[in-house]
Amino acid sequence: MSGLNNKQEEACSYTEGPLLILAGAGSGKTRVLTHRIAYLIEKKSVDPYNILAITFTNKAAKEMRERVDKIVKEGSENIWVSTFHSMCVRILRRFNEKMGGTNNFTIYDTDDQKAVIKESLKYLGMDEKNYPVRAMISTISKAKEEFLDPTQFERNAGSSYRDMQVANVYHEYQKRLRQNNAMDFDDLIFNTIQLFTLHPDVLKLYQERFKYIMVDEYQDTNHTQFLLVEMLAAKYRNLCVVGDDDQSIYKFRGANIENILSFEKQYPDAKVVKLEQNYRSTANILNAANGVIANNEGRKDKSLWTDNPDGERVFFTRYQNEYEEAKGVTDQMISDQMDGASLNDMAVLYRTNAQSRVLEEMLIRANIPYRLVGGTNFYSRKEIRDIVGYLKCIVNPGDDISLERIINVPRRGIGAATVEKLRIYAEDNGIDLYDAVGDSDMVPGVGRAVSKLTDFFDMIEDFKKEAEDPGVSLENLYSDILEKTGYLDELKADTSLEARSRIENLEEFRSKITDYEAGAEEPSLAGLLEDVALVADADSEDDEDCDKVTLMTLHSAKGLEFPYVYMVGMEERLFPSGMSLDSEDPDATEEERRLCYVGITRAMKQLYMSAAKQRTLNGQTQYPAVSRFVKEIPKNLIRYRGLSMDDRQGAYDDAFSDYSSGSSFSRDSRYDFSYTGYDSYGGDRYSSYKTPKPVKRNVYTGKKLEKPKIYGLSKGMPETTAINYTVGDTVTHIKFGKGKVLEMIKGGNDYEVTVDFEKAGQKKMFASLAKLRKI
DNA sequence: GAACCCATCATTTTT
DNA sequence: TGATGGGTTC
Repeated sequence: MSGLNNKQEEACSYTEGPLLILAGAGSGKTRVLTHRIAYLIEKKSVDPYNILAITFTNKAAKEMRERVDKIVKEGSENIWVSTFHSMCVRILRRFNEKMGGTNNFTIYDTDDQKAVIKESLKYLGMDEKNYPVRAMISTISKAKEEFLDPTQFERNAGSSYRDMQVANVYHEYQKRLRQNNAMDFDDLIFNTIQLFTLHPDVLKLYQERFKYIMVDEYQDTNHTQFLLVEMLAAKYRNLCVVGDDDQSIYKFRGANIENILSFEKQYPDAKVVKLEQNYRSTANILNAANGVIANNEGRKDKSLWTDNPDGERVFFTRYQNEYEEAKGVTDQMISDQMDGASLNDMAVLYRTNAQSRVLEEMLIRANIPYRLVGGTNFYSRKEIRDIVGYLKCIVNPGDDISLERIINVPRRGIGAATVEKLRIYAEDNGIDLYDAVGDSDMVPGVGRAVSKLTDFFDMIEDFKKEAEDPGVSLENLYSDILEKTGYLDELKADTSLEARSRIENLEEFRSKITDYEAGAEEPSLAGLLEDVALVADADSEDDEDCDKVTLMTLHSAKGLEFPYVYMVGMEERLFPSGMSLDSEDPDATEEERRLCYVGITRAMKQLYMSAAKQRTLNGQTQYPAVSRFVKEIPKNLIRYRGLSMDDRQGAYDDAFSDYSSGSSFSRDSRYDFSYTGYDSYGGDRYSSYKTPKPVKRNVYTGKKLEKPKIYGLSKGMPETTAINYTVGDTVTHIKFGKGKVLEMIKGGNDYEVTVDFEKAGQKKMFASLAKLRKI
């Protein structure tokens, strides 16, 4: 085989039976996987149809697909290259009816989940304060990852009151998902296992199909993914998993490192191939990484080596504060650029997203273009979610969550009170909310809103017809939605930058739709929504040809490589994170160390590390010690570079000393010293560091430009209800129920009314808005 | 209905 | 520090 080393070749040609490939960072893992597929097809005459390759991210799947297509001549399109989730969707779309569901189910993302959890808590009368939505989502997700359904979870809860309450939420949550004909991400995998369990014939079908299975990033699999793979591979046992236990950094989201550590126990006849030659980094960088990771216990025994030249040492600089640090990074970038490096070759890696702000400010000031990876997801922008809400309603009329999102967006006079009545009606009659909208003339108390509801219903019905009409493209449907709902008009009427950027985003979404229509085999609205749900990274490839520095978290950097890497914020309690240090789980810090290992091994040519002596973290000034990970790098591989040139304490010792070593900061002479030395920077520049100019940010790259503007106010002036009550009367309120009027104060042309409600307690409100009724 | 004020609370992220 | 959510005020 061309261009492969012995180990790589061994991994490619061992095709029958279980195989574990321990692939160190930069050891040519993807290369091996693609060559292995080619080997199966060309040398072993395996039908491409019988091959399944599973990855974690769409990006990885896409990359693998491209590389496989390039290397496999015929039939490569028949190979399943897929993420766990999209594989399961594909299976469920086909067989969900066997489970009593339908194939047009909706996939709920985290925001949808939040809405369902909120409803469930409300329904159960539970307080969000004691049971935070986020915690509920994560607990339920963990349960599903362990393949526990609500009943099993409840059983495990035992006598813990809290767990029993959570079990109730889990029950309610699932009930609502079912009613909405929706599944969350975990359900996709969970339900596929369930399908396979209850319908062995279906499992058999896929076992026969996937005679050769490969799983990438196996160290990131959770328990259900493990089960799924095990089931699929049970018949032919041609299972090849690839991973690196040292790069397991996703425990917090359920990854179970045991899956890879105990693969040999699970498959005693497994062959193990270790890829230990690194082709990516200089020897110094690689050995620095080895030095750090050696401090972890319970690893698979392996040692990465390289034939590459030693290269420069790792540079470490300790700056006075985060602004100095950012300045130092940009200065270094400019200097590297003058030496011929391109900005595309550089990446700044940090532990937390919050760290990007200072860096961005400094890059803007230095006029260095950058791309920010991560941050706000394209599909979580309000305008996109709104339109996607329409699309979801059109495909799946059972999706109450989406319907409620858009029923009054843009405002069309269908208020919360009306929706509440519809909801009650729907619940009483066991129908979907959407059906209740269609029946609105039958719903008690709706009154004037009926015509608005009918209009809305007719509009959605028209959209449905369009969606089913093969003559109407998805793009046409999209345009119609933007126009007929009035959504676009409302945005156009608003001249703010915010509105303009929203329109841009909607245009961006349009091009996603046309891309999808052009690229998909059988484009459909359901398929589009699937892409939206599962292909979260709306990666704008278009700017790949611009020369830009990359900014991202260490997590996002996994799988990537850059000639020049900057690891910033190498400080105790930032990296490793304070949370991991405080955790009772000893593996938490080890996971941070693995993250550091991942970071270091991203660098090909030169690695810069830095820390700040003083940093504002969560609004508090900290004086962090240098990260233990820096100290774990063998001394001969790291080079300390002094602070700013005017700092006379440029000793190695100073770079590592901790302010916290003294009982009081002020007793540490270096503390005062650093401030006098600091002033010598020259007032002008320095003050601009201290109070960075507010940076207007593009909504597309993340944060807000200005306060959102008010949309038209004229619609639906509040109908004034005559005030027919006075102090001492009993009144009812739409939300708070019955209460007694305690006080009425005239304010302007309105009354401020204080009411003591039976359930809700005392409230102050304005008579014109509260619409209190005397009883 | 929406601006405004205050309290609270802070990893990592893909699907 | 800053984003976010809930409650108050107009």
